[in-house]
Amino acid sequence: MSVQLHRTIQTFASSIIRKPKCSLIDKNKKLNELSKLGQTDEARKLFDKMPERDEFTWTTMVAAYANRGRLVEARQVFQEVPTKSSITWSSLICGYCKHGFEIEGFELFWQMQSEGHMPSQFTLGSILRMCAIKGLLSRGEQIHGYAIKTCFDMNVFVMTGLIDMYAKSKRVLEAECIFQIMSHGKNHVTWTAMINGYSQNGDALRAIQCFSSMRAEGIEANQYTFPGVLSSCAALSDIRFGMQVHGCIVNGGFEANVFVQSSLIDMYCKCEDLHSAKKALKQMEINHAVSWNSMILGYVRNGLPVEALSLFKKMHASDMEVDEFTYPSVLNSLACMQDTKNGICLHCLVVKTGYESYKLVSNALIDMYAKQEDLACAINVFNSMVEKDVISWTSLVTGCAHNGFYEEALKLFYEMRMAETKPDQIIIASVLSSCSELALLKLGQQVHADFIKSGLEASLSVDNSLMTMYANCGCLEDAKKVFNSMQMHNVISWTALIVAYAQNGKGKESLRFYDEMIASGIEPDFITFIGLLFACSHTGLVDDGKKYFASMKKDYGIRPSPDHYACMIDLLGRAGKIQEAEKLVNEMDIEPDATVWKALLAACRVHGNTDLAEKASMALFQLEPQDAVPYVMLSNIYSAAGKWENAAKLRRKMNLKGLNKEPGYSWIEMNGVVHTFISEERSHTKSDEIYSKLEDVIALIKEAGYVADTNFSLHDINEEGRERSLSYHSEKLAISFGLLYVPKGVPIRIYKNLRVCGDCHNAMKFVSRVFDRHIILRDSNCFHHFKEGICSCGDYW
DNA sequence: CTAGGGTTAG
Repeated sequence: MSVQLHRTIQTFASSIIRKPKCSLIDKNKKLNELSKLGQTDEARKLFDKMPERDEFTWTTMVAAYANRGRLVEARQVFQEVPTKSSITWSSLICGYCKHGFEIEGFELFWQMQSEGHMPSQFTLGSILRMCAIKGLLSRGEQIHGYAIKTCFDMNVFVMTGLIDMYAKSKRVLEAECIFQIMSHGKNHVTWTAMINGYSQNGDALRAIQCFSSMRAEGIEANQYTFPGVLSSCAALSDIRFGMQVHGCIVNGGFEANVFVQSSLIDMYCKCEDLHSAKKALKQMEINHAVSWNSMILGYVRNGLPVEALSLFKKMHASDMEVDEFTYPSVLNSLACMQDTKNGICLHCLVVKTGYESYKLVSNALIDMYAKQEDLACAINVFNSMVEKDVISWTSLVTGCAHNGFYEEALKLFYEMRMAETKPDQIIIASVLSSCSELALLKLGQQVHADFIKSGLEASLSVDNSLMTMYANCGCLEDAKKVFNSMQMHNVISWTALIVAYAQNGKGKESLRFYDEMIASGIEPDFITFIGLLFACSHTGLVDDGKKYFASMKKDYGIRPSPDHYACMIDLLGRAGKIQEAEKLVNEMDIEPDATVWKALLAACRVHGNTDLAEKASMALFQLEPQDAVPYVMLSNIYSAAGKWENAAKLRRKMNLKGLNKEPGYSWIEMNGVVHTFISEERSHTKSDEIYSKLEDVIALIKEAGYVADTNFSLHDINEEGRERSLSYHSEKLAISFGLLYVPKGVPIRIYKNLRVCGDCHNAMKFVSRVFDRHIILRDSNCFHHFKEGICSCGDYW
């Protein structure tokens, strides 16, 4: 038979055998196409017109409705299906699962079995996917059990679904277990599920290792694999691996995928390579909001708010789609720039475009206004929110604290707890630092307890703030306990410990901790050195101080700031090396600021150097003309030197300028009530009792050898009057109250807003011995632990 | 009827 003839017969044969069937196949094909395109109503029209329908026709129509979420219609068609198969059931179930209808999905799953149809890998796959997305762990476990019973536990589809379900439910170990059981037969989707499982559960290193193994086994990655790998590179700041992945992406031809592109941009931004990120953004053919969002956020995070704003302007001008992720980054950049004008403009735009109702956006608005110190606006946005979350509260709480309204911050936290919003680590850390600022030990302990009860995981920032809170309340032991309980310490933890010991009069321990810190491989930062210099200064370790001061620049490249200089001047001043302190000020390679001059002035006070004091004061009068402190200090130095006339003249000048000294006051917290005392004041309800107790106290300590030091009296009056005013200092009123009302054996905790006066300091030492009490006095500079006539500060403060 | 994905505020 010739070839020609053979072909003719074949064509003829197929024309008679297949022709009628072909039209059904073609129509089914068309129906499926319309369904995939989402043209469900067109599909229905075609379906209705079809004179002949087979199983595929019916199933496609059910799926067309089910996939678009039109489940009522899907079920109607389903019920009309003449002969249902496992596939028909799966199509319907898949629709319910895709749209999150958990109850209906499971009902149909059991129903199909009772009607004699075996679920397939597709049925289980759909249900597992729903469990994964909705985090239905126990439902997923049920399916896992079912899969084992029905021998589906060797099926790649089902196993992959299980891995994804466990990983999305934060059960990485279970996911890993299934992954390892599947020694062979893992496909690229299985690998991708595992990689993303690691990456989404914060195990970036394993994600990357898994990706490497995948490639080693010769499995090709695709557009679904790369984003997870790239975000892991970003989390580890591993730009070298990231660039290799970029190479794979180019090789595989996946560059054009928007998901891949945006994760590339994000990776480069997080690795601080803005140049490469920008290049990736430029190469995009279609501009996609997510990629632009990543780039804008990258600019903000890398401290380039101006670039972030200009990118947003471009985005806005080009009619690009802007979403709820765009605004927070831009608002954040305006917060960084303190750009209040554009802040308001952007707020207007948010309102105009209807994005105010997005929590993400409103929270960013609160944060921006708070950072721009416009608490009223922040509160306005907060109050306008229908549904607040913990971040809304945190933004406001931190905003208050940032503006120095610590009490308001604490009240807000209380309100939040009353509203039964669960706290998280960040708000706890923020609230603890407000407790710390106000030295509210009881409240701080309650927040600590609240945190433990919450069952939240420990976090570095919470532990670090707990340490600071306890240290700031004079509870050194508790601060150390927290430190010891921590699994990891960063430079902030160590610095907190160093500062805690330094301000509580244990500077030598601070220096020991510094050595331990270095030994553990953690590098100090500029705050660590402030702690160290503070420790040296309060312990009188001049040589060590000089050594650290030199080391910070030499060994760690940290340029001393005015604060470091101030510590050094303080250190030299206390040690009586006034000339050296003056020399250091003159040698500074930066302009000395007010803190530096104040340190010098304080040094002059201790050593009665009026000439240098005048010089320092002059500088301060220039730098901070509205500050009363230098006037008071200089006047005190004059008084101490017996130069009453100069002192009086200065006081008059101060009054003429309308400057008022911050009044000194002391307080004691008892049973949640703060008892405040002001020198010579009698507003306390137990005032009579307190003053009469004070008479007894003075008499008793005098017997033990206390002599009033009238140098600390500021009044230009006779000796007896000066002594009298001295005995009514706020610290002394507070200690009398403490002796009356704080039970024996419990430390008396006194707080003072200014530095403790020298005479009061001396008196406290006697009180601690005569009355056998532990007195903890926190002044504006450090803690004084008085015990058995000795103070922990070693009389340096 | 076919599993898997990026940006996420303090």
